[in-house]
Amino acid sequence: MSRTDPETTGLEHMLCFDLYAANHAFGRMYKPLLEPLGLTYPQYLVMVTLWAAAPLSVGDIGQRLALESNTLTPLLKRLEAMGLVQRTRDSADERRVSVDLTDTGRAREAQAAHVPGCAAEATGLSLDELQALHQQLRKLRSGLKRV
Amino acid sequence: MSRTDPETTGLEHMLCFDLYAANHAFGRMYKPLLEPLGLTYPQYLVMVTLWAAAPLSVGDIGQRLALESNTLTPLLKRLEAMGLVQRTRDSADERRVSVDLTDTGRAREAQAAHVPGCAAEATGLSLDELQALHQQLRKLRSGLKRV
DNA sequence: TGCGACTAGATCGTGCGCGATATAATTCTC
DNA sequence: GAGAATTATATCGCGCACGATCTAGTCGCA
Repeated sequence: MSRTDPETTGLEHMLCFDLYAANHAFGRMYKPLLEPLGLTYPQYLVMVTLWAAAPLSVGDIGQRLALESNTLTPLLKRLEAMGLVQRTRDSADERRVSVDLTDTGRAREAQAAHVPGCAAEATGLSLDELQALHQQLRKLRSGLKRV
Repeated sequence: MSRTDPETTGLEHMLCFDLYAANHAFGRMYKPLLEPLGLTYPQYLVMVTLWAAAPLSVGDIGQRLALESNTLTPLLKRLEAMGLVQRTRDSADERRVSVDLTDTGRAREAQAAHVPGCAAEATGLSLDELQALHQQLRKLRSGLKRV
């Protein structure tokens, strides 16, 4: 397929602008919700991951969020300094670092319970629209994986 | 509308993960395309903006990309150091800085002509799907503006 | 004319993202 | 079972993002 016609390239520009801006707008929208919890947006995503399935290795978390150790290591150390998680070398495989929630970290989940609802509300989209967008983005991401 | 039911909050989690991951995946996909041009993804977005409507003030660019001077000033200085743009104080209003393309900067547009098509191709989505996603994201962003 | 409010950019500090590289533990292979 | 290849995490450097703050230029209004 030829993708060099003006229509496509224009649309592609729009799309990359939109995705870029939408992601940042999402982050900004979350900020006031997360501030009381003392978490940044990426830190929150890591905590959500851990609330769902702790303990996880650094690599496990990275795989779920498409992040690498060079991003996660400092972030996890900050979470550890806050007393929310604990990092311990896996005794079975000393290369691995197991990340688990502390009691304080687990307790944060209840304090964050209202966040997803508020965020969904703030998008101004209906359930159907959220679902559609979810599908589109999953498809986009799975397409991009090929590259 | 109550947005505290598990279904919505779960979906909202998925959405914020997807948007986060899709944006990064987009950036990673662009990287090899932009490397020959010597541009990062945000730098490319600024150049696209300028190719469309140079000269623009720092604020104009910021408005189009939802970025502020604290992000743009260093980025534009790097583009200037590369010889792609020129920053000059607006003589009519000395508070403003007018950013214009140099001949080198203008010439980069032709060298980047293949990028949008390649990117659209890499998404693996059809034209209709790209269009739908574009609409969804625009709606999301306009909804988020209320916050 | 002069003072206060406002605006456009710049600067600073912190926290991601990520390519490149380093280190240490494990596994593979002969 | 010793050395090579692989794997998991850490470190380093650079470039965004963005809140907070600063400076300088402009405007409003008596």
